[in-house]
Amino acid sequence: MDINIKEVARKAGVSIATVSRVINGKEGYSDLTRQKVMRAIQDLNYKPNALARGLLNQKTQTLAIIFPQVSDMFTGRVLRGVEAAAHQENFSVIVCKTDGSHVRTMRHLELLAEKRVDGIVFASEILVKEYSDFIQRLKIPLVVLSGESDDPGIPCVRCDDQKASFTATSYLIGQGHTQIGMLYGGRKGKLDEITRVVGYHEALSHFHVPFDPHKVITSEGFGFQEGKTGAAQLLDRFPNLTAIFAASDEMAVGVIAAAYERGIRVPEQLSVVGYDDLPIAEMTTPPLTTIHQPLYKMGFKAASMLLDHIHGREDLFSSVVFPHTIIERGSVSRP
Amino acid sequence: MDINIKEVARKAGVSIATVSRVINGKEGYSDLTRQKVMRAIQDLNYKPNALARGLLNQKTQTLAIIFPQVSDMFTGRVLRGVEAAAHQENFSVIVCKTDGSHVRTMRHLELLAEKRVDGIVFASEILVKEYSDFIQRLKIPLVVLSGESDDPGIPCVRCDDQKASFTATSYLIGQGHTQIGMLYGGRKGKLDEITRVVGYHEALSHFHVPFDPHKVITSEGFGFQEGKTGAAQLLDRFPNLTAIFAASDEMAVGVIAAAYERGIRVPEQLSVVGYDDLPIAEMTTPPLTTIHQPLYKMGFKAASMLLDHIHGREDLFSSVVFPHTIIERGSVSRP
DNA sequence: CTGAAAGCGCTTACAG
DNA sequence: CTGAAAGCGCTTACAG
Repeated sequence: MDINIKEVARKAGVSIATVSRVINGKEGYSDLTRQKVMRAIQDLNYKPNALARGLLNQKTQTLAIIFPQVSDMFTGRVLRGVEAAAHQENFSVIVCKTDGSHVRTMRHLELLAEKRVDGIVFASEILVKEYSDFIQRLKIPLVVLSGESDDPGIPCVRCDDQKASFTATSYLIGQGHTQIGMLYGGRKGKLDEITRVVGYHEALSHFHVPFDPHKVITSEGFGFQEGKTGAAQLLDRFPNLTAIFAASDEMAVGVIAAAYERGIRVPEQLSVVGYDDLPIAEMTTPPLTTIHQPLYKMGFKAASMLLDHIHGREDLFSSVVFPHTIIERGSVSRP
Repeated sequence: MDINIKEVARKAGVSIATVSRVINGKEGYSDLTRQKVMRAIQDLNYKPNALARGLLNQKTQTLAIIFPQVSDMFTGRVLRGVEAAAHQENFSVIVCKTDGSHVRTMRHLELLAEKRVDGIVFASEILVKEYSDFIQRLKIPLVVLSGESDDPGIPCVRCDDQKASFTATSYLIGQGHTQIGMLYGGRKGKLDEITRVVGYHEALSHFHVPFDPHKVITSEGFGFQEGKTGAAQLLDRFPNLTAIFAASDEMAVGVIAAAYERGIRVPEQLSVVGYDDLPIAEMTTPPLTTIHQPLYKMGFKAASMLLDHIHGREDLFSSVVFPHTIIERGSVSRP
């Protein structure tokens, strides 16, 4: 990694300014010159130094994505979308995992600031004021993905959780269910502040099915274990339950496991609806009926918004809400 | 992002050299000076520019990981390990997805070269000569993870696939199985060139169980669908099969799904052993008995090797082989 | 304990 | 069509 533009210039018998012009496809040299330069670059295996270049034009061609310890599968999809959009324009993407820790988040932010990344996707964690203030003081473009933000002025890419929950619950009711439990796994709070629970509640009300807060169980995370434990509780408390709506696919898989352990057949005796439509949703037996969140597209969109802004193609302030759909597979039947 | 070391120096009433010393914790300034500088940094919200710094000392504090379109879960674990090791030393990690495409791989390599990353983890794809040549001409430290390399001189982190397959197959034989099928999903080739198949074969021979090449099915990928399709073929061809060893957990889940569709009960009528020990292995019904590959640790180790080399703590040439273990869960019973 | 100056590898007016 | 020179924001001998 030792040869630089000077050596290329010497070898080609031109000035470094000319080499630079050729590399960047600018105007102002003869065809012969171009050929000489190109050959020298080839011969020396020269790669322009992005650091030097970045220092000049204050651009790094780099995006960062920040996320907590989320489900691998969830993260994976979003990351793919971000990477795809970035790669299309020859941007690199730096990944930062925070484990939900404040300290780690700030440390990452500090590092990204020093590295002068061109944009940040903040994914599926709560964007507290300290973070957004930090980022905005640095004037780094920011998009929040699928998380909650304390600041409505920050552009955001997400699904309408409330509507999606409404859809899932209504679907179950449409199949004839009235004894429907719900499992949720995010930050604790009053039930009427959790959008997914609100959507569930609304659907029940809309169809005149009584709402029982005890049929909603919230736990720390969205994982398999939480789903399994939650379902066990629900099933013990309400033996006549015929359906459970889980707020993530992993939780839904946990429900299936809990049912299996109790000898309860899915879907004959218990219907299950998940949320996310991750790869596992197709792998369970029976395959999972679930709410599809277009995670790849959302990641792609978030990165595109950043890129559009960086290249001055578009301003960055509007949020975008992606439509959800319900994917019918095999985990729901009539009660 | 407009304030630089000069402004800090002016504000603190010192030279930029002194500011630099304070920032980098070098010697040579009074306590009073230090305080003045620190205050100026605070007040101005100054963040040193890593590009300028990198340009000087030829270091970017950045690692890259390159992988193809692999299973999300597989990738996720490795990535976590790499990220954890990197973050510990304040390194960032750039992710590059190649989709297994040669063009994309070269484009990524080109970008990484220009960005002057300090090291590269090449994960779970075949490192063809063109790639390794490219990287070595650039003198970027390289570690191959869990992939095959055409060049034995390149440091590598992996599991002993052959032994692991031997373990899995022996385990099944130990449980009393003799009719054992195998599913594999990597690059095509003669059976005796695929290490996992060789391990399977060895175990059979070792216990005097006849080997039938028709009981081994290889397909393009390691995914759920390939497992399901492969298992269907196997089950149709050999109705008296009592066990299947799948070369990935996703394939094993596919086996369970295929069995379920045919009304074959797992493990009562068919035992299944997987490979990887991904999160899904715990989520299936029944939970999957599988070979545990310490993917997180492997990712961590690969990054650590790079870091040790970068910091001159250790040379980079030895490969490391991680031990595998078999995790007994519920998908195997006696025939 | 501190500062002036060179230099890392580029790009970009400016002058010709 | 081409080159000399300034400058991006730092670090690091060197001199005091």
